[in-house]
Amino acid sequence: MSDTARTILLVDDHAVVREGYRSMLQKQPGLSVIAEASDGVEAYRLYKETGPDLVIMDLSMPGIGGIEAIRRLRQWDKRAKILVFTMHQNAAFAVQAIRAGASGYVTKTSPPETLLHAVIDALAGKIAISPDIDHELALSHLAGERAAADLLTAREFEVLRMLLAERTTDEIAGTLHLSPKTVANLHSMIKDKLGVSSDIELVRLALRQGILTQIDLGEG
Amino acid sequence: MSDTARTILLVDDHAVVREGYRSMLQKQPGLSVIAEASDGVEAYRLYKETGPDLVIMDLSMPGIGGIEAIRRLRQWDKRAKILVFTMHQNAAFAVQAIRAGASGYVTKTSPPETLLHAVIDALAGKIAISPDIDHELALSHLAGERAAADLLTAREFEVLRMLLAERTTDEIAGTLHLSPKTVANLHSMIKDKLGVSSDIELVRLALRQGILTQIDLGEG
DNA sequence: GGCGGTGCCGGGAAAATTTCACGACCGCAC
DNA sequence: GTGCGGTCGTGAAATTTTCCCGGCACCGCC
Repeated sequence: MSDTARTILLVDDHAVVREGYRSMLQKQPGLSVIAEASDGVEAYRLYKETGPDLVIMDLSMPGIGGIEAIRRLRQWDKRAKILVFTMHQNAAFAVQAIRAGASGYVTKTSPPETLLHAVIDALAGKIAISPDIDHELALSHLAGERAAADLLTAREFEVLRMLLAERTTDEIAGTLHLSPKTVANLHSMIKDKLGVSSDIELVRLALRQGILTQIDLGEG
Repeated sequence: MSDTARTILLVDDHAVVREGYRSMLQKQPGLSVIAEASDGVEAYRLYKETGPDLVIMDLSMPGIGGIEAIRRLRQWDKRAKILVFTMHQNAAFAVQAIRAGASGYVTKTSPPETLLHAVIDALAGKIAISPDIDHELALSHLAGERAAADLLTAREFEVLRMLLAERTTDEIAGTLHLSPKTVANLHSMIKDKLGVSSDIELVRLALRQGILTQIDLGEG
């Protein structure tokens, strides 16, 4: 194992960030970056092509997001090791990523040592969570803010996503073949269950929990 | 000018990104990174200390944001050259940055050549805008989506910010010493002027325009 | 000074929405 | 079968939102 370097696939839509990884990783002996992808689809293709020992992946990317990309990679190779390295200092994202099959979750604000440590841990089969996210996780538990997805029924969650993404109550009713009245009732029930009183709080909660990402906002 | 390298100050809260800049810039002869800062305050201190020829600055940072940091730097040194390099592919941010005194605006998704080109342009005193933002600017004009700040009166804008940040109509009325009725009327007028019909759309618009940043969302 | 335009503040009533209580259906577990 | 939870819809009350109004102050202009 000392003669053959461990191979790494970088996935990030920002060229400068990939350059940063590369620069940091090549200082470490025994690691070799063999490929780079800038979105989920390319990552999937290059993974199949190169079969790296580890994938370092960002979450926010155009097209299919990082979470979905993790899911697909793990579906194709059950033993794929994927380390999430992202700017989102958000426990909800970390939980989603780990559930999808990530081997670790490190924020970009972390010092280089933390990343290198996480890379080594991940390669050794361990789960690596950066300290700030550990802290976040503890906090969100203490605050009693349960994940919306756990609290709501499937139907309610679907309506919630549509409320956030789509437009009026009537349009949602049409799409879901429901009475506008029922959609309004669901809307009310959702706010009740999530403990918010206004739509503005609802959107903020959704953003915190990663149900709505700021990337979705562009096309209104 | 060929014997003395042009000096650069890097400002970004992500260590890996600074590493990426450094790696990319050192390939270019005649450029020298002399300092790095991870937030606005540190950037200000280091600028005064080192007096670089150019600052490369991210926008989203803890503490004082990038826009405010630009403003302060320019206040201290009217001729400071500041190149914004950010993930936000958002025309509104670009406009704010340029107004604050930035010499250019490049997105992190841009290829390395674009960054280098922008650096050279900025050092030469030119304004550099990356093509995707140019496109965004054109689009937002075509779509007729005017900046909220221009459309609203001072009072309306204040209420808008409070609606986004604060809580109920009554609380805002208390803080501003207004009748709840007036706040409700303002709220209605704001939505009318901005051309949205629901609070959810309002929040989305605010996020697009950078009135509310996702960083503000943490503490609810 | 007189006169329009605009922003600011709030009232009142109509209109729309939200909330609440209720009933019914369905699938599922016990 | 019975109970339970999720789903869907209705209607009526309560609240909020919207619309229209008048009053006030300020400003530029003739």
